Amino acid sequence: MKDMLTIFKALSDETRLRTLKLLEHGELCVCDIVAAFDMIQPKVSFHLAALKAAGLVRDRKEGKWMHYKLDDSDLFKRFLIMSVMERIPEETMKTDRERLEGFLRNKADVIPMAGRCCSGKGNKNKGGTCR
Amino acid sequence: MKDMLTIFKALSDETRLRTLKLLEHGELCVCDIVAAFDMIQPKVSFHLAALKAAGLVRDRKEGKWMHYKLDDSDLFKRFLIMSVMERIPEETMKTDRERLEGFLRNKADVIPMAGRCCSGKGNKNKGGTCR
DNA sequence: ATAACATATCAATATAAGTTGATATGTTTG
DNA sequence: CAAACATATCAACTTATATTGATATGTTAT
Repeated sequence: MKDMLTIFKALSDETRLRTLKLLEHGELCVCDIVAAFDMIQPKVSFHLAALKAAGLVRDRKEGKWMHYKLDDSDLFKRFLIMSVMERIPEETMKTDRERLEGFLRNKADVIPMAGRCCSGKGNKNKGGTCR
Repeated sequence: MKDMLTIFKALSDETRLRTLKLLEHGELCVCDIVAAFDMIQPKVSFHLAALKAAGLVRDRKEGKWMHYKLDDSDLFKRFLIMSVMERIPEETMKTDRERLEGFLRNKADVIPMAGRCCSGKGNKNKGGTCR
């Protein structure tokens, strides 16, 4: 019962539902989500922690980046995540996706070798110290 | 998205999950639930209102009684309710079921014609004014 | 009509969850 | 090793939700 409550609580916040939807096409690091939502980083980390506690996402550390992806490793979670994907129209995510694409493109510019790279809010790392 | 949030919020409270489980075998009136959970009535009404707002229960007025039953009228709700049923062990509900049975038996004693009848908390209507 | 009753609703309060700025931790780069 | 960085965590604060006692509304029984 406690597990179920944790899962439903995790799902009862709009930021977290949108985070799941944002992760639909693959894993992202915290800074990607920060950029996509134009939110401050502690807020994003807080919501990711809730999703992780519920077992709805998994994280993976790679250098200084923490990557998050969906975890639909059982039928219950799979159905829930599927429902969320289906019930949030891509339309709703338009601006988020655009900010994300812009951010990722800039990353790729600065480090053409495809690596993942981030900066704080506002995408100010045109200097390109980041690799 | 808003609908989904309302549903998940409704499901992210233990009292409400237990209420759904209590309704598994058929409809009950507010006073039944009050007796089963040994809770004060405004609290039960508050949680029922949340479940109703989410469309997870339907209500039916009959005289002074308000009856609530599960509403699994679409696939999404059906799966959610099924999951709740499956994931709350009957063991967890033992005391609640016993209090409910005791309360219903007493009702039937006072009014043998099976009707539904209630009293306030503590089941003090042995006088039998209720019908 | 009056009394007993079932339920809803309200205002007050208590508790929980979300948000923010500041700071700490560990990582990579130069 | 120092600087820049990504993320986590904390304490203070804000907002949302739950709980309670009191009361209102409508129903049935006498």
